[in-house]
Amino acid sequence: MAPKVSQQHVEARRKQILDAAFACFAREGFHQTTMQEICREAGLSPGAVYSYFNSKEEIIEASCQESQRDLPLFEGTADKLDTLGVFMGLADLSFGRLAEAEAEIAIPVHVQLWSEALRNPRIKETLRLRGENMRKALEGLVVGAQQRGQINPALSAQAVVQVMIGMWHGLVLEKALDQNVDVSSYTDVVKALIGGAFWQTDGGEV
Amino acid sequence: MAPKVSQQHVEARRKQILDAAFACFAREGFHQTTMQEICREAGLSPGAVYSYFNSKEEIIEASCQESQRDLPLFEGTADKLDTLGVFMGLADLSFGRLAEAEAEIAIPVHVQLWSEALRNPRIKETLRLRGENMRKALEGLVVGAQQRGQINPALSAQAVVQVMIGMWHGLVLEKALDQNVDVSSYTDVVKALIGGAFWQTDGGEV
Amino acid sequence: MAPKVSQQHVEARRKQILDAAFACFAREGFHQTTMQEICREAGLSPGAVYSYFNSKEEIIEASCQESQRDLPLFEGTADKLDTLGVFMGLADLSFGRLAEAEAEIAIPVHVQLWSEALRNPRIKETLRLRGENMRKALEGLVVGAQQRGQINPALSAQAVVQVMIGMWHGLVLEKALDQNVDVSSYTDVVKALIGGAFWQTDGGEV
Amino acid sequence: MAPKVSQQHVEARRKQILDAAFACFAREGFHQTTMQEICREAGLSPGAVYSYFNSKEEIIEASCQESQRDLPLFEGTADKLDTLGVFMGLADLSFGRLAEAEAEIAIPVHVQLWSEALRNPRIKETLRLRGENMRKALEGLVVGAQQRGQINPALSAQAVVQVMIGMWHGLVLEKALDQNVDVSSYTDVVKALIGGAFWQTDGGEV
DNA sequence: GATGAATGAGGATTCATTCAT
DNA sequence: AATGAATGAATCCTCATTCAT
Repeated sequence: MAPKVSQQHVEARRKQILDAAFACFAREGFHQTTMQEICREAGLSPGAVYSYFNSKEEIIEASCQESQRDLPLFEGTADKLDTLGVFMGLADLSFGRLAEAEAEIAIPVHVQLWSEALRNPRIKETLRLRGENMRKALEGLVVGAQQRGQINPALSAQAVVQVMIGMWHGLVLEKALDQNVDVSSYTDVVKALIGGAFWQTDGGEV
Repeated sequence: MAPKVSQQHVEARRKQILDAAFACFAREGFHQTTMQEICREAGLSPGAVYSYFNSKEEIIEASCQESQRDLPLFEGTADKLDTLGVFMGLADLSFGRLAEAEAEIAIPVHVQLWSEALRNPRIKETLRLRGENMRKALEGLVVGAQQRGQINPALSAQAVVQVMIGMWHGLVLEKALDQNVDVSSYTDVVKALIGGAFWQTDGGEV
Repeated sequence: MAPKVSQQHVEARRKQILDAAFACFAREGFHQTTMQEICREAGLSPGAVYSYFNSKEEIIEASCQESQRDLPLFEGTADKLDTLGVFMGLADLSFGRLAEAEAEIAIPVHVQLWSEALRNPRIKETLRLRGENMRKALEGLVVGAQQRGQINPALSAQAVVQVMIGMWHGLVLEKALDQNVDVSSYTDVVKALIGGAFWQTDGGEV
Repeated sequence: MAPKVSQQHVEARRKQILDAAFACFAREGFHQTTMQEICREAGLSPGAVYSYFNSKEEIIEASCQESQRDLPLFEGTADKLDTLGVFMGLADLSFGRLAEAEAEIAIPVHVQLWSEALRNPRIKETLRLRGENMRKALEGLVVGAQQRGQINPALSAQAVVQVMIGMWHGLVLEKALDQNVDVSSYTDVVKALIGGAFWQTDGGEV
């Protein structure tokens, strides 16, 4: 099948360009990065790049969708009874990601996408969609836990999820601004908060 | 004294320019905003603007320091014994800020500064300094609480503070991307987490 | 009046740019002329040029309107009884124009505008409007002459005017392609045709 | 014989390309038409097109020669005695052409060639040659008529021909800019002018 | 012969910054 | 001190042309 080869080729080239763009974006930022730089990094001419993407804007938008492949791990966990255990696992897993090597590029790009989303509705939407699955899955967990009387039912499940994601974004940001942030300590605190071991139950006058 | 008047004049003009820049930045973003737009918004000529700031970069940097006047409120709280109460008050206060009208401009600018900080060491430093006082004050509170056995001493005080600020930043971001975020529900969850009322103590098999 | 000065300045600059553009267009054609060349010819920087015209396209369009100041001479001639005399005068006058020095630039630009008009509705419209006055005035003359029985009333007045303008355009074109065209001989023939002295009335077996 | 077949093949391909180019040129103009568009229209790859023409310029030039097959009709007419009748016939014939369907493509291309000729000596020459035969034939007719005392001998035969061609070009242009031009009315006027029936011989005070 | 991906010089346009008035 | 016209380097993008397959 002729188109198959072409299709693969197109995908390969697009990936090649996006990888190059990612590297540049992480290094220089979207707006400081010139197309020439992306071309150089990708080892392609401007003409070649422009036959796979119609504009720099489109490359930025594609960069946004790139980090899509996140957490299909939530599948089927909503009915788990050991909610706390699930949360702990998730915390370890997702926060652990930030310590991985590839995160060094993904994180700064991610932070910049927040800025872009403020002006570019397409990016905002992509970002929203990206989080939607995770949000939905978490909300299922929370609601289940509330029904089982595990989590305080007075709290808005949506807000609970927002806070969780907030803690995640907070760490992403802190890691972006300071590579040396101690992810595992941060994770410990998050787990302690969630698990209720933050305050000493037998402690002082709390 | 001539210089005195001039000094006031200079300050007034700088504020005029920064206010205009803020408005533009919030509306369009740093990089979409042209100097012409800032000039128009400020009602000044480019020449005039450039006699108060040496570059657009400098205006962005100054925008960063602008939001400085944050939290002198922590002063003298470090020794308070009712740590939990202090935290709760802080949460109400700082999160409440985000619901205020002026936040509508400050929030998007803030989010953009995160991006800028990735490339501009001066902004990164300013941002760091900005948080430093708060961080120090909070750390004092946490350490004190740990010494009094209120907060789990196994946790890194620094990490505890990071998580707290993380939750704050997470909300800032969420508010930036979605004006309709329910700040008070979010605050409730944060307070519940901190206060230990997140998980039902008498609840299920947690 | 401050704006007055500015207004004059703007007009002067626009003329300066249009003159430069004209020269370039006549020499190189619209599409072979680069903005850089126009800038060089005008002695201005690209930025300056772009503060008076929004695009190259706009300069081309303005070039089209430039040659507007054509023949207000028709005013009040429509009622003249000596129609033939009027036509002869017009022929001398308008064809004579083509022999003038400034026509050397105007003619090639004009020919190119015909091509542009095929793709650019704005130029087509401007070109149409440009001819409208002349056409109207001529049509008045023709109709008057037909009513007086001077011109064959079986002919479409509109078509008569079209043929007249056609002869004019034909000469413009021929002059564009060959500077050495003998305008006055051409004029003689046109006058002979119009005046009926083309065919020998006493001649052969015509 | 291989070369023979090849020869035919080459001609077929060239025609295929020129037809495609014509269609594009008529639709978009020389400079708005990209080679890609010509390739698409021709159903060929760029590489294929470039093996039949060395450049876009060459295709434009070839387009110019394409409309060559014009007026072999003049052959042997120069000695005809009924000059007026011949002219009338020519007018009907040539102007009639403009009403034909294929003229819809040929006319706009023709008008554009006038512009191209201003810059491209090869096109100018081709255009000149194209008209040369016709001019020569017409000039023969005119000179003959002058010798027989049919046409005013005081007129330059060359100029007479120029005016005739001018009227033709004028109509071509008018048709290019306005499809709805009434060709037959125009033709009537031209014939009336030539035939002397323009001005009423018994009319007013002319 | 044909393909079409790749090339890369070149062009239109922008915008931070300057400086004569 | 203020103006705002002018600057011009830098940027995004196009498209005629080539060449490995």
